[in-house]
Amino acid sequence: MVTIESSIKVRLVKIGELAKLTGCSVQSIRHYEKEKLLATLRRSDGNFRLYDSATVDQLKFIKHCRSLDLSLAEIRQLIALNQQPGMGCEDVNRMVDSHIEQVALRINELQDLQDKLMALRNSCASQSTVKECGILQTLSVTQK
Amino acid sequence: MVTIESSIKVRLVKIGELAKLTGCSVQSIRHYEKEKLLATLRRSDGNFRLYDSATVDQLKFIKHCRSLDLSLAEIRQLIALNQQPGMGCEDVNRMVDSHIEQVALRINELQDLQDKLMALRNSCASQSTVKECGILQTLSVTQK
DNA sequence: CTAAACTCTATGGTAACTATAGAGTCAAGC
DNA sequence: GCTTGACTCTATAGTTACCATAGAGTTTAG
Ligand SMILES: [Zn+2]
Ligand SMILES: [Zn+2]
Ligand SMILES: [Zn+2]
Ligand SMILES: [Zn+2]
Repeated sequence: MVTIESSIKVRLVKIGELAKLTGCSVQSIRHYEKEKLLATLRRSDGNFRLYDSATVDQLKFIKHCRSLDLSLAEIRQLIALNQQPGMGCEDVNRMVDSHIEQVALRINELQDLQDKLMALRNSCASQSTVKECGILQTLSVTQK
Repeated sequence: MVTIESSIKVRLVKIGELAKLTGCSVQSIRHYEKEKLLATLRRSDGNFRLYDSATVDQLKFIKHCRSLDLSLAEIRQLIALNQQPGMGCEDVNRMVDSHIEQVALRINELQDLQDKLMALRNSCASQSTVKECGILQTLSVTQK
């Protein structure tokens, strides 16, 4: 923790404390900075990154978005949109809708995969040898 | 297509035809070779890779495994096992079981994610401004 | 004989980080 | 003042299974 002189005293934290406050790793934070999702406003004399409480909130926002599997590019867009308070939010809705669709597609793909894997698993009589293993035989046959 | 003299005549194909025969890309094939999943038995005088029909089958096996989302490392294991015909196939079963489990886990994760995304989507009254967008507000609030 | 089509190796890129290495900074205790 | 440990810095390599490209050489059909 560092306090600096200015018209108002501000509590600044170093990257390790920011990581603890948000549950992000130190490397992620530096990564987000490189990707322009998070700015480092200030550096200490020894070149350490210093953050204020607004940055803590921004990073929590990013983390929340990541927990929903939004990409860094999408989060960057949301941040930019957030800075245009007067605009309509259709782009936000579209992004979420498209995300929901992607996830639904992926779930279907995985469900198909699951069915195939179960069928494959059933092709082996449990106590078998490699030579007679139904799984390996099935895998050797060209599908469809 | 190339035919060579030997005790038996063998039909050999170059990488482009192997790709067509199996539906794999040329780069994938070279990648599998680098990863030791597929050997190139022969080269032409001009250093082109030449493959026989056994290799076509091996590549089809690999492709079948990949369509089930087995990793290259796992496929490498299966190939090694295949060369021990007398051994029991428990390892094969274990691999498939563990795969099924992973996929089930991932499906559950995605289902949770889907629920969260739907809830998020519902927090926006469609014709809103960025400033009042329920989605952006929700994302700004620390979760849990 | 030449041009198109093919192949070769090597390299860089993808996504969102994690994990090092090697060097510098800072805080506390003696 | 000095040392020690904890922290931070930048830069780089690795993860996965490829795809894309560059620049060069090979093959084949006309
Ligand atoms: Zn998305
Ligand atoms: Zn079996
Ligand atoms: Zn697996
Ligand atoms: Zn909205």
